[in-house]
Amino acid sequence: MTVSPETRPLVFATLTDAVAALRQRGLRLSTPRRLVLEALFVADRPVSAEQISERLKLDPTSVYRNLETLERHGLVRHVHLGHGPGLYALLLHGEDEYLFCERCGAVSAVPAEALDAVRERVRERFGYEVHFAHFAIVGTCRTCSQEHQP
Amino acid sequence: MTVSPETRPLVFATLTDAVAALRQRGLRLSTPRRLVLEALFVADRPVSAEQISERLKLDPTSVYRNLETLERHGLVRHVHLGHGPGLYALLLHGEDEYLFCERCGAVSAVPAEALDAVRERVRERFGYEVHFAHFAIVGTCRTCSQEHQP
DNA sequence: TTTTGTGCAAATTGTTTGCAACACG
DNA sequence: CGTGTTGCAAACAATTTGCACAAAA
Repeated sequence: MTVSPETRPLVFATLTDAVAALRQRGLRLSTPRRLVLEALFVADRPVSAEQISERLKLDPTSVYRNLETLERHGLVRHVHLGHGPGLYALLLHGEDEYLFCERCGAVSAVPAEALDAVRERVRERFGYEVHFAHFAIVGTCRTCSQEHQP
Repeated sequence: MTVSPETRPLVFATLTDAVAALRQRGLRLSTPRRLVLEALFVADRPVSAEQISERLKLDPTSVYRNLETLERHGLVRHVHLGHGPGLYALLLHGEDEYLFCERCGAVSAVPAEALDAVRERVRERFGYEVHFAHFAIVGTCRTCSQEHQP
């Protein structure tokens, strides 16, 4: 079942809240901004500004500025999975944290609470209140770890 | 008690091993390379290539290349504490991992084993074999956390 | 019709590459 | 002496800034 481009219910269904939030803060919903939001919405993993600007044929500047604005207003965040550009994701469903496999490139988003026990350990041991938000937790995923065990 | 610049026992005492390792691999100990090693040795926290090149009045290119070479040969590593340039440290006393306070900028180096329990938790829960080596563990240190509690 | 946001150009930061001259071993 | 290393220039990647014009509200 194909949906006409004018409708795109999936996208607009949940972006509505985001857009409302924008408007309340005096931000406008320009075409580029809407496109950026949609691109983030349909992405299944964090994406770079350049990926967005290429796919949408938008000026990178505009993409960067939009991402920055959206981030400043709490709708978007960025992470670093490894080297390379910052990667952006929507912040609609609560704050995820990322596990990144440096061998196969797998990215697992996990809800922040899933790492509470880990954070608790670090707090006990070192007194640090950890935020895994900005940097991914880097390592090798189960599959890749096993491949190199034998 | 001041030590004459020709002696510098502290620096050369432990760098000797590193230098020996270099020689065995056919690497030379040029003046810039020795200076870079010394700069890393006396640094009390990871430093950027630019900091090194400025302080030593060396060409940044040379510093970057030396750091890369030394890293490739296991004498040096780099970390990211937050945004900004990569930061380099000697790898003489085993692999430290870093806790970085994003509020006050404090950097705590802890021996990798100190985080074994944390790694264990992540392994259990997500199957990931974590390396905190490349990205620091970012958060707020005890002091800064308490300041914002009341 | 007033801001806010856009696109283009150019600057900035961090880092890498090419190459002729240099110097460690 | 010969190859690893240097310094300089230039390229490169990621991002930011300045500014006149366009377009949301």
